[in-house]
Amino acid sequence: MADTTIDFQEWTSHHVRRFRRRLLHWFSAHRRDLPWRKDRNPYAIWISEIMLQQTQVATVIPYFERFLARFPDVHALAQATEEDVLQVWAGLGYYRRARQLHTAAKQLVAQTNGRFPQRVDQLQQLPGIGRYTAAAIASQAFDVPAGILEANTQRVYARLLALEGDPRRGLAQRILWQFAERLHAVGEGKAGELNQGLMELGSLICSPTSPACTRCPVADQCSAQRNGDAAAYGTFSRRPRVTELHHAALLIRRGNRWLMRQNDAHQWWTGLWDFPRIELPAELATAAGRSSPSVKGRHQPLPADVAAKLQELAHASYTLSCRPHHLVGRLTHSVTRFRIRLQCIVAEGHRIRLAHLPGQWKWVEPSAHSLPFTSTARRITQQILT
DNA sequence: AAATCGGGGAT
DNA sequence: ATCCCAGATTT
Repeated sequence: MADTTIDFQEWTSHHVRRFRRRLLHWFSAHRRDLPWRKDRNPYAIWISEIMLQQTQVATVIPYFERFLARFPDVHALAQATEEDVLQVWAGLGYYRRARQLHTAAKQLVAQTNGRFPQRVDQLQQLPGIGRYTAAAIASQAFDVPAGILEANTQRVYARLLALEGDPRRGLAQRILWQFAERLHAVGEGKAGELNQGLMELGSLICSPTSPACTRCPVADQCSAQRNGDAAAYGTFSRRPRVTELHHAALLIRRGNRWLMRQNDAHQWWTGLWDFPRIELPAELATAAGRSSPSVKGRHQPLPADVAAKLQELAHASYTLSCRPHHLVGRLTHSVTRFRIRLQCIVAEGHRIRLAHLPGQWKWVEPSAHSLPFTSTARRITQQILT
């Protein structure tokens, strides 16, 4: 590696040992009873780590339980269809994770009969596994002494070192990865416990805005704490501004089924099913909702000019012939830096032939979602179509 | 280095 | 309302 090595001054072997000893002791008393901590099954640890990418523990738990029940081992996952996998994943977000998980499972079965490699560099070859996830799996499943750096440990290390600035920026990342490895360099084993303890500390004690330094087992080894204000370190610089978008979902019924389409590879929610959506120009967005404020359960007729414009847009986007006529609800949701205001509009379909529409379309019963629905499609079926 | 990719918990 | 979350990958 071309990086210059940083000596971390006070972090001598002795200092690291003391830190590890106290952290491991604290962790043994405070570790949460999380479902992926029942044993050291690399498959379960792998699934949990992928689900936990940019996703909070509380959100992951029910998805993890359902996923393991449905796909108990790597062979079951490899044999599933991608749609099966997405169906269990639906609602969790970042759907590329699910597709890559499925691809990796098939690779593992084909290449090693489903056995997991133990080395970080080997794990990192698998799709969806980067440096953090490879180190997390190797350390937790096999006690490989590999440092980790993620949301919790970025903050914890930055505070231990009193590192100024955004811990995600380039130079800081190099320093923090080196520090992560330094904590494993004393050769005392328990790599998995150490890494989980570090994250648990970041989650339970060393929180973003109000770190509980009085309860911290390693406070006296923390430079930020000694400087008097731990919360001043390890924080992020401002995020990009939120951009507001306006979409319309067209709700088109035939009998007790509704027209839905599958998002393709160059769209949001790739592979998931949703009602056909149209992006609305700003002037139309305000016009569509101008009739009156939203009243729950009340259907509002669309102004004629708005209905005509929506009809045009539906045809331009999908060659879909329909006559939009009522606004039946509004939802707001977000995709990364966008906030989408979604108007749900019932339309009358006109001689719709699925085979003539671009991409994958189906008439779907909303109650029986065996298909992977987007979260908004689920909300629409539950709140608006009932 | 910056942009992309979701959805919800916590404050 | 806003910030943030056991990141990886592409541009």
